[in-house]
Amino acid sequence: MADREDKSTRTTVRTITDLARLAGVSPGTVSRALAGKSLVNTKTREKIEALARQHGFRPNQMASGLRRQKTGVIGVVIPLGHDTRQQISDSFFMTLLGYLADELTLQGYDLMLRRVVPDEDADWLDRFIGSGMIDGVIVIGQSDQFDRIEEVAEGYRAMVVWGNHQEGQRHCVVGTDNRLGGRLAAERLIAGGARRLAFVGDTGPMEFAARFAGAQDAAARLGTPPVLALPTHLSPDRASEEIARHLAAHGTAIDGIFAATDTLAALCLTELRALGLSVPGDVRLAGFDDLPIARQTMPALTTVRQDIAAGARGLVDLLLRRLAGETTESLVLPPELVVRETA
Amino acid sequence: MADREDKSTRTTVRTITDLARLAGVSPGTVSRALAGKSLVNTKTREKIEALARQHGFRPNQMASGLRRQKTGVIGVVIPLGHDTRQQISDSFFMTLLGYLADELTLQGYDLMLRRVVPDEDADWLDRFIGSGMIDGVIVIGQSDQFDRIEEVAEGYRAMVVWGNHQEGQRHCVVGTDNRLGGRLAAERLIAGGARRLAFVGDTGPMEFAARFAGAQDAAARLGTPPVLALPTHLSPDRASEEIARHLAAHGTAIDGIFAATDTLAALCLTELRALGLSVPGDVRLAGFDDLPIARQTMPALTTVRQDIAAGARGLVDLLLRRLAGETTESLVLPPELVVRETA
DNA sequence: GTGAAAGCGCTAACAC
DNA sequence: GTGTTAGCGCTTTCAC
Repeated sequence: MADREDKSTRTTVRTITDLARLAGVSPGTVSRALAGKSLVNTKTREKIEALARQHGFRPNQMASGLRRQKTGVIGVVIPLGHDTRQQISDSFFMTLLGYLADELTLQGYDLMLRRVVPDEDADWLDRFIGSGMIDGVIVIGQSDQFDRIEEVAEGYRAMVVWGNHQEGQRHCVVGTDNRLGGRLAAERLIAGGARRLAFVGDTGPMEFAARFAGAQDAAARLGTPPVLALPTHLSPDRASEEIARHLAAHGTAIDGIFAATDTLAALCLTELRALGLSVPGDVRLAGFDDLPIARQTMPALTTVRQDIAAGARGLVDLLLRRLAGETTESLVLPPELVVRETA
Repeated sequence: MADREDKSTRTTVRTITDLARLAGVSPGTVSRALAGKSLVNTKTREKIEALARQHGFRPNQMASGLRRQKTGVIGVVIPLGHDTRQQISDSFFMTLLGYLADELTLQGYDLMLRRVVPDEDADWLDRFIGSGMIDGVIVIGQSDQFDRIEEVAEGYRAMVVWGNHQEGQRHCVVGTDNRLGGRLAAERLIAGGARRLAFVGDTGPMEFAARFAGAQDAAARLGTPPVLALPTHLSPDRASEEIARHLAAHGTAIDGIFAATDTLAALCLTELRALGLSVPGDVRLAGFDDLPIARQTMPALTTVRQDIAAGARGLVDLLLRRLAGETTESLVLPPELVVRETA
């Protein structure tokens, strides 16, 4: 209450100059004091801090940023694939985003989020970087923009990407070993007795392509027929329908499904059930990600776990080191097969 | 390729002044041309635009923002409740965030995301607003910060909040009619034959409290005993365990469960199954939100749908109108009962 | 230890 | 139509 009354009577102090006048010092001194800089008389500093607190003063970050040529903001950009459009992107990305927010906050950075549709805006990445609003950028997902990202990486260091690692690539990437993950999933399906495997999901994005390739590796190594690719979109509505169609066409010829994500796996489960096929009796099923939903389907999903929290930590850590001028390697995280009930 | 060669030979043009020199005009003219301002000779404009494109020039937004006293950035802040800590917040919020990102992008704004723990930082909201980095703020969820938000709303107009509407409140809020939603859920449970209802979830946050109150309304009106409150945390791990404990204690005395969110409902389903109780045979179950998971559980969840996309649109629309100086009312969205298989 | 002064890159009067 | 000028609010030499 006393606090409230103070508020109403006090003069507005919006700038460091206002505060300086009040404290009877120069703006420069206020700046130094508030920045916790070395040489400021303790008395002066305390007085300034008290005044600042009392008046709820906060330095304008735009001005400070402009002057210091750094903003304290990290950009996070999610490129949406051609088929995704306005659609909410996959919950894996949103989960990663949550962890990123936590991690960046911890490190004292703010997070500027941008979703872009590269097909509509070829300039998406340069535009963001060139805006002057961010000190560095984290790209969530390579989508189909691998080449664009490579090009940018040539001339811009403050970038780290979540995605798949490719031999000899230039940009610094953090991600799970998708190919190995795909192999683990397929091996599990085959070990359970499946011989005619299918991969459900779009094989366009690199990460998914790698998962598919891993499954092919397993099939080849273990002597089962090649894995059938059953393409779908990512949005649940369209995917459901597409899965239903695929199953209608190939249902009985398939006895093992590796879905590109848990979300797709859950959809498969629903559609299989609708066809009266039992899981894992008639068809074995494995997902990817180990999102919360994997535990909640019935039966619970066997899946390949990505350590999202570790991924977020890696992204931020590498980016900050690059900002500090270090050269960094990419970080490939190990996938982990989580065996539940569907395979 | 030709493009690439251009790049390597061209001079760096970082500022509007660089570009002006190249174009043989003054910085002021460049600024006007690029801003699409009225009076600029078409020839001059085209020349400048061509040069800008060719050199990949983008005006520095910090500088522009500082000068114009507006940033083109909207802050989105998620206050984390006392029990949530570093935990990823609920997937409902993340989904809303996704839609907000789409909507803000559509309106030409960038989005600055901040997650805060009010208990550790009493100043969370003022700090964000005072940073000078944002033109306005959207608060996602009132958490237990209703009073703080009210206080801020008194002196700051550029704020809109997702949450529950309270008679006579000052701050502009967008949200579902939670009380009505709670009533719809409970009525459905009771109509299906349930008489001993329980509410699973924390009744602390206002939105949940309203859902609970709505359920009580229904119980009172229809003459069933008061609804039992079974408190849980929001994080799946802790909640699972707590639900198990609650069910162990009250399991047989309950024949209808209204869960505060779909996530919790899905957890209830798992725990009920573990106890050998059938849904909806032994226990009827309803959730809230209608997240994708609601369709994917087995049996599929009966739930109360919140129109998240409409919510996001409302938040952005109201905020922009407030930025334009309008006075705005709060927006209360109607909940919709979605009947599936659990009740 | 503190003040004065010169910008960071851009925009908006105000001239012409 | 375009140039000139004066800042937006802050930080950082350089003096003293």
